[in-house]
Amino acid sequence: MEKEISQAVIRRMPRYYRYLGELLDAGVDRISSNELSSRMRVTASQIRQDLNNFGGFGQQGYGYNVRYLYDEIGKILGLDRTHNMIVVGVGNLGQAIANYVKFEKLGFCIVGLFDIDPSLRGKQVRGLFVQMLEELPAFLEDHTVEIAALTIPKENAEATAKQLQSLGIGAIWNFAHVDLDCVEGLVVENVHLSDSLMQLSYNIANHNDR
Amino acid sequence: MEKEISQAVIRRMPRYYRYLGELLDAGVDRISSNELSSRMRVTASQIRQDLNNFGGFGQQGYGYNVRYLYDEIGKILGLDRTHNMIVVGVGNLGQAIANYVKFEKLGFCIVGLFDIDPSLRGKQVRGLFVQMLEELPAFLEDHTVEIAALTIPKENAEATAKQLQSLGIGAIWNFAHVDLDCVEGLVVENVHLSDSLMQLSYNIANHNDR
DNA sequence: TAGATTGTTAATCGATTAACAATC
DNA sequence: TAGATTGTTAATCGATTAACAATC
Repeated sequence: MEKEISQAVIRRMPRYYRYLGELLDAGVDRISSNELSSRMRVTASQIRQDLNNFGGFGQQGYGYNVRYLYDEIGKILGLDRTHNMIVVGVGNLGQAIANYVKFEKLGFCIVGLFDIDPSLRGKQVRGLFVQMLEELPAFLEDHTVEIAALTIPKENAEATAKQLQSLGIGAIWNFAHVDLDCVEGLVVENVHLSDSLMQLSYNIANHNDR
Repeated sequence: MEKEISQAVIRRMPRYYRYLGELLDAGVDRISSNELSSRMRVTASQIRQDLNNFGGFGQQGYGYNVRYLYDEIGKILGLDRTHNMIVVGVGNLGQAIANYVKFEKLGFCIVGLFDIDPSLRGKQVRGLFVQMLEELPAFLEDHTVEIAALTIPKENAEATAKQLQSLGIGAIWNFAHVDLDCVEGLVVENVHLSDSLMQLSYNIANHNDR
């Protein structure tokens, strides 16, 4: 790929995708960067800049075809194919993720649930039985898994991440309250809920929205 | 307040807080920006710049006292006091949040659970009974609530947010898959899980970690 | 005091916005 | 063709990094 695209841009792509999806549902079939900009409260310049990192999806004098742009952004984000995912750590949060239908619609397919707590063995969540983490290697012999949602306490997170990586799972959706950046070569996306809550708390005290 | 502090800085504060907490647990009682920088993989310059937005917490020739800095950042983030929170939408995610002990430790105290689904009425989660959203006004007569965690489908999110605001709840921790920026004066922190997953998906395909 | 390390100013880098020529 | 709106270059703004004087 020619030029590395910044995470600032990538972070905005799902938002474009969402707004375009809504336009699609509303039956709108074309939109200018200007109108999209006023709906999304970003500048039209930014929209055009962002999109042009990936290609010219619009047409002068016309704007953007909503369906086409929606699909193209979907492709950019890898939503044109299925991603198998397992949940490691079947506590409350792990179960919530396993039950979240939305992800499935986007192509993120939960194919297994794993934990180390023997008392969870055989528990069923949304049609899947909880398996022991030690069964994962066998499981991977006849399942392809791309992503592991890591919903375990921080104490075991790093060791578990390394273990998952050694089994060939290269991407971690990390809910544990630690950074996993010490694990080389792993693609990690952090969701630090308590960080988010603290940021909210700061903004309450200082009355700043973004 | 003299100068508005950017959200880029605010977003990093919880991370500092976390690393300092770990140092504290490890019995370290002082640290230089330089050593912290190599642990956290950010520049020492950035650490000093970030902290100096809020005041001079260090001492030349010595560095930072871990305990002191930890406490000060805690104050900045509003962790020196309790924040009452309700959960609106007691599905899987709402229940997971209600059960998450960590938040309590940080001073975010869940005092009520609300939903509009009558079949959930009386259901008990972590010692709290689910109440109907229409009971909220009465509930607020003898409870102070600062934050609402909004874990409901996107269709009702905006209307519900407005309703909460009219009842005096000024801060929303928003898990619904819409932006609530149309609601003026509300402090909103978004946790868009599917956005996060899409970003992960992009980074898998393009093998970039951050 | 000498050494270490901060707080802070200045320099650089990157991201956002503005402007406009290209073109549908 | 004239009008609209993109793609893209240039200008601005803000955030990060480097440097160093202040000072413990």
